[in-house]
Formats: sequence, structure tokens, C-alpha cells
Amino acid sequence: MNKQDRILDAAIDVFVQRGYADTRMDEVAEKAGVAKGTVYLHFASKEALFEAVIENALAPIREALEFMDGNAHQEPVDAEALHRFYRKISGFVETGVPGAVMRLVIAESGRFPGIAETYFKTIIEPGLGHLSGILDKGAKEGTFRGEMIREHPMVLIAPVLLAVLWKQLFQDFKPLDTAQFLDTFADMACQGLIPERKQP
Amino acid sequence: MNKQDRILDAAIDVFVQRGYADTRMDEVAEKAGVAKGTVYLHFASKEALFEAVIENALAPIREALEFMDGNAHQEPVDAEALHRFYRKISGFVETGVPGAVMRLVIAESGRFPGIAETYFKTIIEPGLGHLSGILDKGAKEGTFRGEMIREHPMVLIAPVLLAVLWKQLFQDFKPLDTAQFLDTFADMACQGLIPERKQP
Amino acid sequence: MNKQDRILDAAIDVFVQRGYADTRMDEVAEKAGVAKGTVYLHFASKEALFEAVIENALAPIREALEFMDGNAHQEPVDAEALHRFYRKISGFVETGVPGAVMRLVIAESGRFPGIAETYFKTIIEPGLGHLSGILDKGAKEGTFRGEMIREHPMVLIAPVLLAVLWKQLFQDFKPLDTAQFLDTFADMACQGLIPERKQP
Amino acid sequence: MNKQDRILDAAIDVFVQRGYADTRMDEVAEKAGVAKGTVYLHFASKEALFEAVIENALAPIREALEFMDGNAHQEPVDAEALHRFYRKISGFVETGVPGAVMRLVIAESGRFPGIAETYFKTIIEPGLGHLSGILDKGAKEGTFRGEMIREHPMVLIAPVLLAVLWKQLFQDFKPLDTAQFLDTFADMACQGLIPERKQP
DNA sequence: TATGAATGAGGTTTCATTCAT
DNA sequence: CATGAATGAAACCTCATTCAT
Repeated sequence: MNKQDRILDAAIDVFVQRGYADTRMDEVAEKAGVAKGTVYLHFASKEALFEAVIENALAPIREALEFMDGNAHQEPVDAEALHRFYRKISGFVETGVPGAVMRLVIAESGRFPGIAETYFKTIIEPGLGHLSGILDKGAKEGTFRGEMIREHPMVLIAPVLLAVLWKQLFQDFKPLDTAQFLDTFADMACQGLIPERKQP
Repeated sequence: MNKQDRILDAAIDVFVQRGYADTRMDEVAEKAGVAKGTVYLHFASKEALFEAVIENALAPIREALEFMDGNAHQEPVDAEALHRFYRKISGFVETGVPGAVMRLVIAESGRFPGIAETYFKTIIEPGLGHLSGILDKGAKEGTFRGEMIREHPMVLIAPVLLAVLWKQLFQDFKPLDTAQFLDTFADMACQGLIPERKQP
Repeated sequence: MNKQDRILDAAIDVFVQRGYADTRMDEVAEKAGVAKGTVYLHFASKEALFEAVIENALAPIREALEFMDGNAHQEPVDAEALHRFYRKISGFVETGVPGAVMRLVIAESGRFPGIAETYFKTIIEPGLGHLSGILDKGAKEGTFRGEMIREHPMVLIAPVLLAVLWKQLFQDFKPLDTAQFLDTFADMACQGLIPERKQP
Repeated sequence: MNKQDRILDAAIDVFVQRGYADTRMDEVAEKAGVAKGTVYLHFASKEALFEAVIENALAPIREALEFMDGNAHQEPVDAEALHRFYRKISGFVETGVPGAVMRLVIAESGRFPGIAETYFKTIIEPGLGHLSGILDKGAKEGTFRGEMIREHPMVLIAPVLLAVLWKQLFQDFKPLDTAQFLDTFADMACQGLIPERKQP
């Protein structure tokens, strides 16, 4: 593994653990096994390192997204598909990877407006596109009332966001089982909470 | 307005804008219109000031919650009630108050584990209790399939969380109309996304 | 007791305990039972207060000296008189009063050259005069070889100084019984350490 | 000379001149010819620097002691030996080195109880041991009534202490010739102040 | 390229002193 | 006279960044 990547890997750990301001370049260097000055041979400043770290940390999330996107069109859109969608996400959420990055993005977006934009362009926008595609497909096939939320596809992301942040903040006070939680959401989203539905 | 409150008001602004580490006590003092040393007459340290600020900032949210709790039992639980619930929240979210505080809590919970707990105990736990009460009432009256999400009442908070954070992070890239978004969520939650539902 | 004296009494305690630099005017005021501003009605500054405190603290030592001086001429000068002299001093040393003041003078004489002078003029010079008188009297009466140390009367103060500082610094590591120690010194000074003495 | 020693040398000067509290790290750094931050590369804090300074300053005194200890057993114990003992000390006292350190120890022992202990263990205890050895040797050889002060060997240090502090505090008001003074003390100690001694 | 000792700007905190009440 | 809230200068210490080796 080259030195640049060793530094990036060390840096993401420290930034996630301490936040931007509390991260010392010394600690990054030590964790990467290089001297302090070496970091500056690869990254112009702490700020530049941070931005590179974020860019780098979004890669696995983007890849997970692309992978899901690739598989999307091969299956019908129905309740079962929605459940499968969340089940895949659940596994990824459990790794803790997206949560740590997301918290970092939320925390530092005030100081680095750029990273909110990067996150949006890299993760959110493609993710919404993916969801829109699914919703349209379901609507066309008549298996899914996708038009209902066509303008707000992010409603389907909301429970994921909650799960991710819950694990970061409240897991110690009231544990949340991500898989079960997302399954519940999928049930509710598919069937609705009102028992007697007016027939259209 | 007394000096302590002037300092708290100045501090919340600066903390929200810059985060804990980048907030300089000088700036808080200046914004509050007092000398640097005066802040220390009221708060023992930057850390103590921050904790007081969080405590103080949660008050209006807690009050909003309590207000909603008071009205809750007078009305039937049905689709209309759920929509009204989100409409009230929407107005509050639009003020930007809960979003700023939430971002601060998320950002600094790594450095101050206590504030995640405070937030949980002050806002989340009572909020969940409130929701559970509504779900049970609806279930008993037969107007609401509350048992479906009884174990995960936070599904109903998920869209609020998303709206709050969206405004903080992505509003500039893709604006979100909180009221419409929550309305859409309520529709979906009530009626479900699957057109043909098996009758119970 | 008037307020000025209450402040002086509080101040000597705090100065002795903490030293000049570590003494806070707040603590002096609180210990004196007055408000912080009140101290400044009586003493122009911390420095002025300190000088007044030293002046004030030397009074009892000076009085003890004067008392001894008054009694001095009524008795013959011999070994017994020397032992009585140290016995009186011993009692005073045991009170801890002169030790605390002396340590303060030694400690702060770098910052306040004036207090070394005050101490010299108030305590040392009169003390030496007292001793010189005794030595002369003994020499005249032939009961004391006072001329031997006539030029250096402070040799007789040396053991007192040692005892005083020992109690301040080393009492915890190796206790010193002031009375016995001074008695030993007096024996040595009177009889000498060399067994076979040439007869004069 | 390495940087650590340059800082120590600068620091002892400033600490001696100003005392602990009034010493500014900036001044130490400037005097050592390094930047402020550099001091902290070698000493963790002002307190740590001070302790190192004391430790360092005690070294020459301890060495002087050890040197005297080495020579002690080669010569008989008599009046001449005692005079020689004080003459050696006199030369050392005149350098001003032990006086400055001793004043610092006395001044700051309230704030740093540890340094009184260090001083005791490093200087006083070995010094007393040295003196006890001499006294015992003299007693065994019959040339010295060492048993008289066997329990209080520090009487022989008392005039040294006085000379050291006199130079620090009162030299300007009444100069003291250390060599003559100690010589006088030795005379008195050897021969005694009482002309007619009862024969044992 | 790599190192790590050195730098110095800048932040938190303390506390003597003032002054309106 | 008395108060004590307010002031702001000044001190310790950190850490991003540089540069001689």
C-alpha cells in the first residue's frame, strides 16, 4: 500500500474519531507510520487532507450504490423488492462505515461547505436517481403507486438516515435493530397504516 | 434581558455557525456585548458554556413537544390527525431552530458524549412516548394499525429528521418543501404504496 | 476590631500560605469578611497591602525583642544567662510566627527589595545591638569571652535561623526539637568542642 | 552546548531572579535563544521545567559535598580540621550558587512541597551524614568532644546557612565576610565562650 | 523523498483593579 | 464608606506548518 493511501487511511480514522478541529497532524502521521513532514509532501494542508479524506471515504458508498443500481432493472418492483432493497442497505449500515462518514459530513459542513455539495453530488443525487428509476418502473408496471412519492423519493431514504444516525448517537441508550426497523418501515410503506382504504 | 441570557444567545449563534472548536470566547463576548472576562463570571469554562447552550437550546423544542402532547388526547387518531401532526412539526422545522441544534448535537457528540444523552432524554424519549401513546390509542379505537410499528415508533420521526438535515445540508442544491414532503410521507404511511392490498 | 486590621490579619494568613504571587485579593477580602472593593479603600494596591502586612507582621517580633532587651541588664552574663536567652527564643520559635514571616521575607525579597531592608532595620539590627550589649557586658565583667565574637554577634543568631527554617522546610522529614537543639548550641558555645584547652 | 541545557541555564537565572510565579516562559525562551514553543519540546510545563531546574541546580552542591566527603577520612579531627572545613565551604558560598538555589527552595517550598524533600534528601541528609562521621571519628580519637552535639550535627551547618542567607538579603546593609565569619564560629565552637571551664 | 526539531500565532483562562450603585 | 459586577491585559500552552539535514 502506498504512502499516500496509508496517510488517507490513518486520517479518516482520526478525523472520524475526533472531528476536524481536534485532529492533530502528528497523530495522523504517527498512525500512518510516517513523519509529520511527510504528510505535507502529499497534502498541502490539513484542510486539503480533510477534503481528500472525505472524497476517499465516499468511494465505498458510491460503489455500493452503483452496485445496487446495476441490479435494479432485472427484477420487478413490488413489496418484496422494497424489502430486499432495505435488507441490502441494512447490511451496509451495520458496518458503521456510512454512519461515521455521514456524521463527519454533517459536523463539518459548516466549516467546509464544499463537502455537503460533494456528498450531495456523489451520494444523494445518484441515490435519488436510482430511486426515481425504481418508482417509475413500478408505476409503469402497475405494481407500485410510485407516483405518490415521485416528487419526494427521499422519503425512502429517511428511515436509512434515521438508522444511521441512531447508531451513532443513541445506540447506547436504546439499541436499534437496523434490519428489523427497516423491515417495519417497508411494511408500513407498502401496506399503509389505515385499515379501511377507500377504493379508488 | 439579563447578561447571562445575552451570553447564551450570542453563544448559541456562534457555536452553531462555527462548531465548538472554532468558536472563540472573544467572539461570543463581543457578540453578547460584554468583555471577555465577563463570560467567565457566568460560565466556568468554554465547555460549561457549551453545555449550558445546549441545555438552553433544547428548551423550546421540549416545550413544543409538551404542547403537542397536551393536545394529543382530545382528537381521534386517523389519517387526518397524522397530517395535522406533521403540519405542526413542519412549521417548527421551518424556523430552522431544531436543525441548527441537531447539527450541533451530531457534530459534537463525539467530544461531549453527554449531549447525545441529554438530547435523547429530553427530546427523543419523550417524543417516542408521545408517539407510542398515539399509536396505542389508534389501535384501540380501530382507526389505526398502530401495532404494525408499535416497536418502532421512530419510523414516524424519520422524515422529520430527514427534512431537518436536508435544510441544513442540501437546501442550496435541491430545495425541499418541508410541508409538502411531510404531507407526502403521511399519505404514504396511511395508504401504502401497494395498490392491491389483501383484505385482513 | 476595625476593618483595616481585619484585612491585615486575613492577608498575612493568605500571603504566608500562598506567597505573594499566588495570593488573590478575592481570598483576602473573603477571609476578612469584606467585599473585594473594600480592600482598595484601605490599601492602594496588592503591593501596598503586602508591604503593610510585612510591617504589621514584624511588630510582635520587634516587641518580643524589646521585651528581652528590657530584661537584659538586670542579670549577669554567664552560661546560665545564655541558656535562658535561647529558652525564651525557643518558646517564640515554636509558635511558628517568626518562621512564617521569615520565609515570606526570604521568598519575596527578590521582588520587594524594600522588605529585606525593613526586616534588617526592624529585627536584625536591633537584635544585633542587643547581643552586642550583652557581649560587652560579659566581657567587662570577665564572665564571658565576648570579644571573641564581638565583630560577629550574628553567630549567636545562626542556630535560631536554622531552627526557624528547619521547622518550615524539613520538620516532616526529620523533626527538630527546638529547645533541645538550642540548648545543645549553648553548651557548645560556652564550653567548646576541644577537650584540652590551653589555660589563658 | 545542547538546547536542553541552554534552556535549563536560562531558566535557573530567571527563576532565581523573579521567583516561580513571576517567571514568564517567554523570557526563559528568549534568554535561551529559542522560540516559546521549543521550551515545551523539552519540558512538559512550567512546573516540570522548574523541577528540572532545581534538580539541575542541586547537582554542583551535591558534587561539592561528595568531594568533601571523599577527603574527610584522611585527616585527623581537630580544631584545625574544623577551620579547614569552613574555609572550603566559604569559597563555595562566595560563588553565590548555593544561596540563590536555597532562596528559591525556601521561597517555593510552599507551592512545591516536593522540592523541600528533594533538597533534604540531596543536600541536607548527606551533609548531616558527613558531619556525623567526622564527629564520631573525633570522639573515638579523643580529639573532639563530638558526643556533645552528636544528636544535633546541624549546629555546624547553622553558620553556613546564616552566611548564605545574609549574602542574599542583607549584604547591602551590612556586609558579611563569609570567611572571617565562619572562622570566628569555628573558634567559638572549639574553645567555647566561657573562660573558666569546670574540669570534668 | 523523508525527517522531526523548531517556530510563533492564537486560544483559553486568571485576576488586579475600577466604578456605578 | 461599602459593594461586587465588569474589565482587559497578560500568561501558559497547543499545534499547523516550515526547512535544514
